[in-house]
Amino acid sequence: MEKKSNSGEWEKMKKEINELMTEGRDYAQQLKSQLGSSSSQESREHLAKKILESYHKSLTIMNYSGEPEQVSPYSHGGGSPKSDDSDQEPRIIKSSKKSMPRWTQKVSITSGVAIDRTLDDGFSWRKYGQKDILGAKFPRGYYRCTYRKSQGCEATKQVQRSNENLMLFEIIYRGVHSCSQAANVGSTIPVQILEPNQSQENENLETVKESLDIGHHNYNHEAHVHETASYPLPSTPNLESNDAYMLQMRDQNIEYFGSTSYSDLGTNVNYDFMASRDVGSASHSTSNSPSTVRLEPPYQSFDPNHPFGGFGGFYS
DNA sequence: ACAATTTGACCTAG
DNA sequence: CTAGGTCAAATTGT
Repeated sequence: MEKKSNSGEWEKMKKEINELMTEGRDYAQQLKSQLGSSSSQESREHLAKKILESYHKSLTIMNYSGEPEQVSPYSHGGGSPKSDDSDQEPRIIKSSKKSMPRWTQKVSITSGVAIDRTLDDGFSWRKYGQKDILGAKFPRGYYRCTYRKSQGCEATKQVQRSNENLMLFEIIYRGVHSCSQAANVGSTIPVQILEPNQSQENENLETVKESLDIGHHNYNHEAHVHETASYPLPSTPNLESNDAYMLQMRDQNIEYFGSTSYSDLGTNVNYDFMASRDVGSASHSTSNSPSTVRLEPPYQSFDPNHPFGGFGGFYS
């Protein structure tokens, strides 16, 4: 009777480790898919770092037992609230919605580059809901994989636009793609940072977030956030008017950011910390201008893409 | 006509 | 009770 009172914690640890390993695997997949492509070395380095991080954390958890601060990573079930999370069987990775990995992607849109190639990831999303978030000026869009019914892909994503920065979009991905499209891409994760389980109670979430945004991304000492997506919208003064409209289209495009080749996207890697239900203040994510504003050689041109009234080809 | 989207209602957790 | 998340019927676009 020395140490056996932590059965619950052990369960948590198992879960955490499982998630971490899954994330690491995803990262590895990304890295693998990028090896063949002409991706920036920084990106690969970043991925490698993330992989190592996942492993490191997993090992740390395994070697350390005594963190009572671990809260369930999925505070708010959301998805299916009916089934309780009874972790009974140590089965191998069950398709539990709660165990779904989550990662946040921040996308900054800037004029200069076109996301033509980037937006063609091959992932199809279907909007299934929209909700007004407290404190958030703009509604949050809920999307699911189009193949959810066909192939049972449970991947979902949420798109939330910043209150102030219309060019800042926070896309939260949940779950992994199990559809053929995912297989095509090879990596379910776009290009962002997966979120371990340490997203517990971050008192200063916002602070941490912003800090990470500007000065905490010291992963690549040489990477100057070259990834900046640009959109043909900054030219419009009255974004707020059409923002709602554009937002939708935007998210559609943004979702495709990263995946195959994210040579030119404005994705700001940020550690995502579940905002829990604390929207009251979290909504104030003033992602001031991150140093991501980078004008890359204009591959195509943001002209052809007219989101105002007629998206390039989508709207006739 | 089909499929995706829209919008409101409903549900559950905190 | 409130807020977030999902469902489902209605609508719209192609």
